[in-house]
Amino acid sequence: MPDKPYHHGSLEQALLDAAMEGVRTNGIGSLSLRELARSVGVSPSATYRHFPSREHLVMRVSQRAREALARDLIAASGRITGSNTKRRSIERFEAIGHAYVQFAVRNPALFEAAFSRSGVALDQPDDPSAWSGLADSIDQMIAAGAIPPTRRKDAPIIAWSGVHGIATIVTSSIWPAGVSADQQIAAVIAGLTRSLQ
Amino acid sequence: MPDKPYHHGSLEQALLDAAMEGVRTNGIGSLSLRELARSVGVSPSATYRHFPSREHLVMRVSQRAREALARDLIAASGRITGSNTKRRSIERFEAIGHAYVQFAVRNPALFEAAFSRSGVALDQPDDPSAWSGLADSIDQMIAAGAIPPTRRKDAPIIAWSGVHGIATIVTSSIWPAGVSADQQIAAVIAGLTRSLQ
DNA sequence: CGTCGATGTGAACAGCGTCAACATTTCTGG
DNA sequence: CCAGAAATGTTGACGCTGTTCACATCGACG
Repeated sequence: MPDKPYHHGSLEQALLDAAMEGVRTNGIGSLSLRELARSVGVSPSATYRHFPSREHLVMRVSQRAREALARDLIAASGRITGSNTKRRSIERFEAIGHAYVQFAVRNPALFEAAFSRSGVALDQPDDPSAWSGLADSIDQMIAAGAIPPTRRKDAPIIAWSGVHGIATIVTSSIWPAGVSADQQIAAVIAGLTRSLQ
Repeated sequence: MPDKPYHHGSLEQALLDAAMEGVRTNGIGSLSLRELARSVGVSPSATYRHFPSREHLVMRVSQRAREALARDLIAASGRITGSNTKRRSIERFEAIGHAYVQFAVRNPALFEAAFSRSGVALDQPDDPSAWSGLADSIDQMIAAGAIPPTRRKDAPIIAWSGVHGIATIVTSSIWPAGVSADQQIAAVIAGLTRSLQ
């Protein structure tokens, strides 16, 4: 029965886990260091042994949210299997797009955190390999002849902008609550593949 | 010389003005009711005669930011004059898109505020007429034969998603600071008109 | 075994949003 | 015109927050 050892052992991860859950349910704005510390059974100032400030912790959560999003995209891409036909390459591209928007719809607060503006920079930048799934998907469309090779340069930012835009709009304050967005999402993604043709 | 009358006269507007300026320069997160009250020379609790809570004030600022954005779009649209040729209708459409992104780049904090998620609803909804400029522009493209009429239904959300996406991405935390985004912005907007063809 | 760095604690500070009780001004009906 | 009601502002307080500083405790290593 170790009744609360003086040292936690893995405070940093515990704080990040609790912060992820807090952001997911309460939003990024109402994330309190003290409440976080309380929830993992540690004094408020202990958090400062692992994060220089609240904002740094928030940025770590933001980074984690982006990683979670990237995992969803990779999973969606991997779900389309078989030889790389024209049709399948497009299906994969659109599956990635739908996964992107679905992540935002299912975890709006996490999605907002993932891209929120901030004044602090992270020590360690994002893993770029996580985002290569989109580029791969575009390459496969080109290889299968679904879109012309001339699109290679601009296709990533075009695709990303489209899905990011609809995702942000649908989860923002201006979207009337309770109104389904499925049709608009589908229209935007269909428009994207058309735009690359 | 009326040395500080007991009643301010137009506290609500003064607070909103100060809040707009505060958000513009310091971001939406660090907007303090007390500091606002101080800056207009009034006690902190006086703000509660005009706004039920800080969040309501923030939402009013958000609404104002959307209005400012809408004004920019209308101005950009009005800058393209002359008879409605194919070419001019496309120019107008793209001018609106560029104005949208430019607003975000020039006022990133205001743009973020305009669409930030929130738990409170406004008493008075947005003026929808302000947003009709985009719909008008699309109608003009159809009238001029620049795009087929079949696009009418989905074109607004497609266009909006595209510009909103690139605007959000370019002004978010993941965009490397100091890196110019002009090429990507242009590519996205060009892709949009292509997507509607 | 002793010491040193890493990690956690406790108390304190200023600032914050919010509220209740009270003061002052303006509006309005008899 | 004047009294009372409604609107608007102030004062003081509450609990909460992020952050810091001095101190305590632990694990590891010479």
